[in-house]
Order: sequence, then C-alpha cells, then structure tokens
Amino acid sequence: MTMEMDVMHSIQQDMNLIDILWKQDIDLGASREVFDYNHRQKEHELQRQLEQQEEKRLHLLREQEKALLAQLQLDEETGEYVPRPVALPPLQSAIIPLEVSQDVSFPADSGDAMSFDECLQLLAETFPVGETENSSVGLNTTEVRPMLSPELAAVPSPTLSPDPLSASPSQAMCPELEEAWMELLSLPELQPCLNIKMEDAVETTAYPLPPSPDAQNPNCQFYQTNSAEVETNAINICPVEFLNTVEASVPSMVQSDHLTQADSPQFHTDFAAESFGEMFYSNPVQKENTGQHGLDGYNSDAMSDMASQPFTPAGLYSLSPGDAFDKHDLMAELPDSDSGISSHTSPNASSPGKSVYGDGSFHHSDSDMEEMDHNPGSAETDFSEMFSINFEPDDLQRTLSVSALERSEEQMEGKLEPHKMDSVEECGQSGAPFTKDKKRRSDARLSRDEQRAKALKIPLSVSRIINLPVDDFKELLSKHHLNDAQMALVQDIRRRGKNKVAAQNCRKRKMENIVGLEGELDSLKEEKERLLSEKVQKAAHLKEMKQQLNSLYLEVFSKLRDEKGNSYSPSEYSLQQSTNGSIFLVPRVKKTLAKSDIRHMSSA
DNA sequence: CTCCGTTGTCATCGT
DNA sequence: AAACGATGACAACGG
Repeated sequence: MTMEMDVMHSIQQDMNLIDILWKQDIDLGASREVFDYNHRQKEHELQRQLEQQEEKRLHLLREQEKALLAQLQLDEETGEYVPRPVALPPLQSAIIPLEVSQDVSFPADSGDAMSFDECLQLLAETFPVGETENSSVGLNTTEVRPMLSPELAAVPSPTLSPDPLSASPSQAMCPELEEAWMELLSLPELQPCLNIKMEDAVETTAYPLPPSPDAQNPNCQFYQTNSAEVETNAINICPVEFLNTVEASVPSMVQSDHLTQADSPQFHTDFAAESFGEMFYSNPVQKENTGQHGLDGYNSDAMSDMASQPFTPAGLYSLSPGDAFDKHDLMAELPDSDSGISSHTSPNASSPGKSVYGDGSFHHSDSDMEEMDHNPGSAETDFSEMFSINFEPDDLQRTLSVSALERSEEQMEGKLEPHKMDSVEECGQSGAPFTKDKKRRSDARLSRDEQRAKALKIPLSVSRIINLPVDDFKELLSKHHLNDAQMALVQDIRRRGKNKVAAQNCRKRKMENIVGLEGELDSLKEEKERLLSEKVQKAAHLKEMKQQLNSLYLEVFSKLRDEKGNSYSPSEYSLQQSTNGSIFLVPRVKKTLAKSDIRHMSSA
C-alpha cells in the first residue's frame, strides 16, 4: 500500500509536470508567429470564439461533476467514489451500459493482477449475465484496463457503428460520451482540471472495482486516455440522472464541433488499443505487477511525457520494447503527404490530433515528414535521435525539459502547419493562390536544408536546429560530436531558419505599418475634407458678416450730420472706435490734420 | 516575353 | 564577444 501511494505520488508529480509543460507549450505556441498575417488574424478570432465555447463547456463539465460527486459517496474501505445506495436501489439500473462489441481472449500472463477469468468469475458473481447485456449494468472498464496485455491492446478493434446516433441508446451512449470526452479532453485549458481529477482518481481508486464483461471489450471508447480513464472512474459508476445530463449535453457538442469526426470511432478505438493500451501499463501499480515490457526503466517519465505527446506512429513505436516494430516499415506505410497532420491520420479519423488534443497541434513538422519521405532509410535514425532524449533515464529533469522543448517545438509547428494545411485546403476552394505556392516553396527550402544536412550526415532535425533555445541547442550539439563542416552547416541552417522567421515578421510588420498608414491617411483626408468644408462655411459666414457690417456702417453714416445739417461722405470720413469705446469721425484724406478736426461724437 | 508578388537568403546594424 | 532580431537588398520562382 505504501508502495502504491509512492507510485501514485510519482504519477501525481508526473501529471503536474505534464501540466506545467502543457502550459509552457501553450505559451510558446501562442507566441509563435504565424506567417500569413490575414489568415492568422482570422484564426485568432476563431480561436477566441472556440476558447469562449470551451470555457462554457468547462463550466458545464464542472457543474456536471459537482452533480456527480453530490450523488456519490466515498467508500472508506476502498477509497472509491461509489453511487449512493439511495440513488440506485438496483445497481444494474443505475450504471452506464457499455456494450461489448467484441470478445477478446485475455492472455493468462497478465501479471499479478486478476486474470481475465478471475474477472469474469467475479463479474458473474456480481452481475448475473442476463442482466448485464442490455440492462444498464455499470462497467468500470478502466479498472480492468491495466490487466489488458499490450498485445491485446494493440489488436485493432473492429469498427464500431459509424453513426452512434443510429445505434441503440445503450450503444449510442458510449461513442457519444467518448466523443464528447475526447473533445473536452482535447482542450488544453482542461488539462489542469483533468490532472486534478486524475490525482483525485488515483487517490480514491486505489483498488479497482470488480471487473465486468465489458472488460472484454478493448474497444470501449472510454479506454483511451489518462484523462478519459479519470472520467470513467467517475462516470461509469455514476447514477443515471447524471448520465442523462451528460448524454443530453453531448450531442450538441458533438454536432457543433465534431462533425468532421462523425466517422472517427474507429480511430479512437484503434488509438486506444494501440497507444494507450500500452500506456496504461506504465501505471506503476500495474508496472510493478507486470514488468513485462522492458520499459520499466523509463516509462514512468517517458510515458508520462508521452501521455502529453500526440498519438503518432513515431511516438507509439518509440515506446515499442525491443524494436518489436520495424520503424522503417512503419514509416514507409505513412501516407506521403505534404501536410504533417495527415501523415499520421488514420483512414477513419479525420483529425486525430484534434480529437485528442484539440487543435491537431501534435505532429511532425513538414521537415520531419519530408525527411522521412525523402529518406525513408534514415527514418529510424531520425526517430532514434528525435526520441532518444526521452529515454535517457539518467537525467529526468533535463529529459523533461528537452522533451518539453521538443513538444513545444512540435506544438509550435503544429500550430503552424495545420494552419498551413488548412490554408492549402481552403485556398484550394476559395482560391488564395499563394498559399500553395508558399507551402511548396517552404518544402523546397526545407528539403534543401534537409538534403544538406543529410549530405553531411547531421543527426539532427532541421526543426530542432532552428527552434531550440540556444542553451538546449548547444547541449544538443555537445551530445553529437560534429565536425567543422557539420557545425558550420548546422549554424547556417539555424541562422537561415531564424532569419526566415525574422524576415516574415519584418514583412508582416511592414504590411501592418502600411495598413496603419493607409488608415491614417484616410482619416487625415477626411479631416482635410472636413476642414475645407468648414473653411468654406466660415468664409461664407464672414462674407455675410462683412456685408452686414458694411450696410450698418453706411446706415450710420447716412444718419450723421454736421452743424449745417449736411451728411458726411463715407469716402471722406471714416468711423473709428477708441479703446474706451468712444467713436470718432475721422477724415480719410488728411488723417494727420484730422486730429484737430475731430468732432466728438457721442458713444454709440 | 515582361511584370509583379512572394519568399528565402545575405549583409549589416543595433541591442 | 556572441547571439539575436530588424531590415534593406537581391535573387529565384511562379502566376
């Protein structure tokens, strides 16, 4: 028990680290310049909208979680949250149904955990078979999950109903919830919350619930991510009321944002079976029991690292023990695509990265993929280089740091590349011609650098050469003993890559300045027009005033009389006003002499 | 063919 | 001094 608590504490620490690294990735990704300014702005707005939606969903999730916890009680013996007895008189009717769609035999050598037969036995004792089929018998698949062997987990699962909504309610529940959870779990903002939940779950579910027939089903959609496991720990045993709320809230979410993944259950299941099935063996509880993978030396950190990594073939096979998989063959099977994301997209999954991590941000860069495409023979070395750092157990902190850098690098590229790819796809329809061009030339440039690097047998990926911080870059160089030519080329590649970004930023700023100056010019023109019209108006007004003054002046003159009663001529005299307000009649011709002739006039 | 926009690259300067 | 970013200038490329 103490051991388990220690192990769980390490899991907690790993999850905290993952959380921190996630945030770092997000920060780095957010600061990453996206080169197409206009598109970046649009994407930014879209992202803002998505974030708002996701915040709402997060809020909803928390409310539902509260509702769930309110209906659960802590089992003091097992540390599990279990449904309150009052809430579910018949247990069978209160637990979520998870249909078994495939029977899979379990290997007997699954470690010290309960064997599958034992699980079945216990299940049969707990739940009569007849009631477990179509009634809503709860199945905590996650508890059985660790007992699945990786071989079993790697078995491709049969295709589920492509349209969950058309299936029976009990069948539809699982894919819907699964998709909803995957969508929710894909939100980086949710990671802290989920990590917290994971900690709670780890702390409170030290002992698994009795296994169920659904344990036979490795396809269960809850069988996917750590976070999903956490959720299932809560959900699979939650009362119907809560499930109904979840179910009611799910379709809208699914339909709103997951239309493109309507046919993705296959991916999820495959993904679950192939990647996380193994990943769950890194669960230290199970690890101490099984220890059959040869991963024990590093999987606690590497796995937790990989847990936040994308599901990529590379990531998966980098975990495969003892080169059980031929990476080369595998890479050769990757579709030759000029977009990073589709290179690891299963045929049935439109966007696995998005479905799992929200934005499809995890994948290899163009350069990486191109590297593989162009030099399939070197893919293994590339991957060994790319992931070797993850598996150096001697320096966990550094490993995590560099792994984070790699991830952030990949994520930065991920934020960029899908954007590019989307641009290509959108522009193919909406007709912005330059993006394809840009993409192609970007590939060409990267290819040149890749080829140069290959020519000198530089064991580093161009993206890492360019994007790593200087300290990590130097450390990386120190790990690989490069000759002068290689070092010079690496420096050139780094300089070019950084300068390329700088040039793009510079041009972007220049365009922004131009746009700003154009706006300023427009406003100045408007101001000029306004002032001109105001000037005209004032001039007209002034003219009118002058006319009025002139007429008034003449009127005054016409009323002035001298001693003889004669009127003064305006051409010979003018009226002037002194500082004290007195008005004088001044002769126009002889002003110097006029002072003597000044005739005092009464003030007006 | 030229023209023009985009992009990568180099040289240089300032921080 | 080294690293880096900013920017002008140039060339290549493609529409």
